[in-house]
Amino acid sequence: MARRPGRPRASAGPDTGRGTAQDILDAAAALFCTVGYTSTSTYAIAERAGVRQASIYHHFAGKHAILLELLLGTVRPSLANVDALAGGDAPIPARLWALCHADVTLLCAGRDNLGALYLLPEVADDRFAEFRRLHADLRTGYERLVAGFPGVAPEEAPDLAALVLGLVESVILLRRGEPALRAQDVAPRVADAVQRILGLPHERIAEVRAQGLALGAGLPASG
Amino acid sequence: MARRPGRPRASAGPDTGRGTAQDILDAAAALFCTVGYTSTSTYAIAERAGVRQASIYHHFAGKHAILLELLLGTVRPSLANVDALAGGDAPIPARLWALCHADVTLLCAGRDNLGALYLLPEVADDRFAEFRRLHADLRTGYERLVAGFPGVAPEEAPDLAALVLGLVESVILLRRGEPALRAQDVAPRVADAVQRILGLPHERIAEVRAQGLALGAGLPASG
DNA sequence: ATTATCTATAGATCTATAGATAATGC
DNA sequence: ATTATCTATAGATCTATAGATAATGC
Repeated sequence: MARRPGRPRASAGPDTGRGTAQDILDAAAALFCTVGYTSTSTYAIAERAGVRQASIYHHFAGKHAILLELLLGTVRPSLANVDALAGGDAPIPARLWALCHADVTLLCAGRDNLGALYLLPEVADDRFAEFRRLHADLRTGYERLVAGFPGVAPEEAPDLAALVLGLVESVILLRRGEPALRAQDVAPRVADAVQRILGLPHERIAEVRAQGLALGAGLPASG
Repeated sequence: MARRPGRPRASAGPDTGRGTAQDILDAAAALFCTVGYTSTSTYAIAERAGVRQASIYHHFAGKHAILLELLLGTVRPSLANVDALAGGDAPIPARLWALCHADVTLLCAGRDNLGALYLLPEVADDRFAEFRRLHADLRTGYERLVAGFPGVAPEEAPDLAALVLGLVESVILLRRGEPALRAQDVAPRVADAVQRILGLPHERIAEVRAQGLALGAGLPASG
């Protein structure tokens, strides 16, 4: 394993082999999710990443660039699922079931509760506008499916879609209170609850769930 | 109107008549909800409250004491509703409907989105443990009602209660994205959705809603 | 005398930049 | 020569305290 150019790190610590930029992202993720953005100093990030504070600026334009990259990393996989489920001839309820299940699974995945980044008040800052745009696209994806749901009146669709997305994202707070939360437990439950909110009769839930699970197997994040 | 003792304020500004401590709480509420806790300086709070930065410390032990008081002020009215609905002989679905409706109404009330304080990562700090205890009591109140809901299996109750509370609290994010959100629009919708999640048949919703509204009229926050 | 405010500031941060240093690559 | 790191630090905060000041109350 040939070493890369550049002065060696001062602190020992085992090489993660993932590169310094990734080490910094990992360190910042853990801290931003638990302590918050402003409360996390660049010094703390660097210490956890195994480099000196100033070395961060060789890889990122500033603290904000780290948070932006983390935020984009959470919303992009969700949007890929929305796109994958936009086409096809599967019935709407099954597609919505699959989308909710996939998003909850994403929110439960990974070492850190990255969804919690979305709750940070600093995300309202202009520097994170790109993330907010993508998140609005995600909302639109949910609205389209809800509007096409059998029995949903067009004028009710936006409000119901907001409830649906709210239920999905409530998993973020659930996981904050229960770090060991498992996707396999909570994802089907949330996806089922969404169907009930939209008025799907009980006797049809099992059918939609089976279709949704089949659809989910073909999604980018699971393939 | 006899003035109170003490040196007059340096900045002009109209007297709110609510007292300086309340002025500070109001100013901090607006800033903590939008900008966050750590990002809000005591200087910014003081400026908005119409006093000098150091004057804050005459009324509060520190910045943390301001946030704690605001947090307690949000959870106490909710707990009062839980207590009021714990007794009585009304059916469980109606009581749960009333509780959800009342909590969503509280989350929509007031000039600031105070519920957003609950999302701040700093709330995990030891200094805010009392708030977290009270919030856990609120969760227990929901769990009791969900466990008694007809058709809910005992082993499912905790997970379902988590979904229910998640749906109610998702109103915080809803309001963040839509500041003009009105309780009269969203509260009945959320309360209805909770009933559907717990499996109440469609044809019985109107009945439960009527009972729930009647119960809600007797709650502390609305009386 | 008591109270509520003010001015001034110590001490502790924290971010980002400047410039040196120690590797690899040619 | 290029790259990635380091050390050192300027400049900008921000919190909380010390002590002065200007009211009311007795």
